[in-house]
Amino acid sequence: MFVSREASILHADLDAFYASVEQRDDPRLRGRPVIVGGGVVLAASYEAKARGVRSAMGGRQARRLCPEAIVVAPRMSAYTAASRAVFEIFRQTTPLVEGLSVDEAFLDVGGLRRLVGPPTDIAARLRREVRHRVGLPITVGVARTKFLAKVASGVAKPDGLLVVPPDGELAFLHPLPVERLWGVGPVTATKLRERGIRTVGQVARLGEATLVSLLGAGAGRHLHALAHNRDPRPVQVGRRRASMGAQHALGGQPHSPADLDAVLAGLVDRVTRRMRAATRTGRTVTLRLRFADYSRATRSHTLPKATADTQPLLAAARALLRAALPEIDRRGITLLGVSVANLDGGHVQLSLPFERDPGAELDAAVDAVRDRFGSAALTRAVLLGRETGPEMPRLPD
DNA sequence: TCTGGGGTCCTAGGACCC
DNA sequence: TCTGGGGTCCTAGGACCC
Repeated sequence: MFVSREASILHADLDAFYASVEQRDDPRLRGRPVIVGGGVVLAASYEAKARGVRSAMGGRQARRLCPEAIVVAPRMSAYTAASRAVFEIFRQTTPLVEGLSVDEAFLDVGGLRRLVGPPTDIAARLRREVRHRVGLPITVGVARTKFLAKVASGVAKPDGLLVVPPDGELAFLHPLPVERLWGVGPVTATKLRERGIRTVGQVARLGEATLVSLLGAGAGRHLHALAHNRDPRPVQVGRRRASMGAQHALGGQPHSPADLDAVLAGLVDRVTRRMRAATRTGRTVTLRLRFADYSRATRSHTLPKATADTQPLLAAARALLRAALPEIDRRGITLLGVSVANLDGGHVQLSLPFERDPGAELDAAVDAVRDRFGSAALTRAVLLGRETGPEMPRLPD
């Protein structure tokens, strides 16, 4: 795979996104600690973060840490609108945009040097544009790989720009704490720390076999590659979400089966509405449970055909819930969730006329799938006749 | 630190097929 | 009666991310 020798991948990440939108829209909030969300912190402004407030923290604890914080209710529609406006600027910068969430994306600006300028200038202009046109602070990391661009933006936050030049990659990366690596969370960090490993450089010196024995094959190889800054993944345009879900936290008190069924029906209704609005269908229904001790479990069922209709998905969810009732009775329940996966049947189908050479059409379809969804998405290619045509043999690839 | 709501990716075992 | 190698799909759990 071709890997650019130039740092031309941008990771753009809005700072304290929800809180920044609130500060933008209400001048009284500017320069002051702002917490979005009451029961639990959805976002905290940098003034609140400086006092130790973190997202996902309980509201009570957050107010204890920062009593003068201004707590505001979330305004999802405002955040969605701001996100759209920012992604519009991303796409005006380059067609090669891969969104990661509402507030961050990778941009590949490698081909733009002659037309527009070097990546550093593009990144600086992107930040100005977002500030002027949407009124929000955004941090951009620039590097040769996606992974390193993301690390760079994390280091540069808030409201910063950091370029990692190709000849300075390991010097930048190796002194950082392991927690900066994408994919290292509390569990992995603890395992490494127990071995006295605190920096990325120490991970790099460890050797792949050691990491694999410590963390398992997948995580070990992944971490070894990142510590040596090996990340060949290209920026992928047009990725679509693979599942949609809804969940609801329940209080500690007991819940009757009828209560739970009503909650479940509401959740399935929410999800299927969103699926229909997005014209997606799905086959696999997963029931998500959290018990009184906060341990979690999932139960899933796969339907023969993908659908966005409430009725079959609710029926499947109900059957899963019924089967789980004895366990819920025993252990207590504090959260109920439903998600639908295998969206659109888990397949991507491209319809192309094949009046010409079917083999060439198939090759074109395969390339299109690979471009949009990555080679991992490509498990099978089938050529269908216009009406009822037979399946063609599997691709050799 | 006593915890919301939305996601992603990986692993592993078992059923089933040729 | 005991037994291969290769594969897919489904289910469940776990770690991680914003």
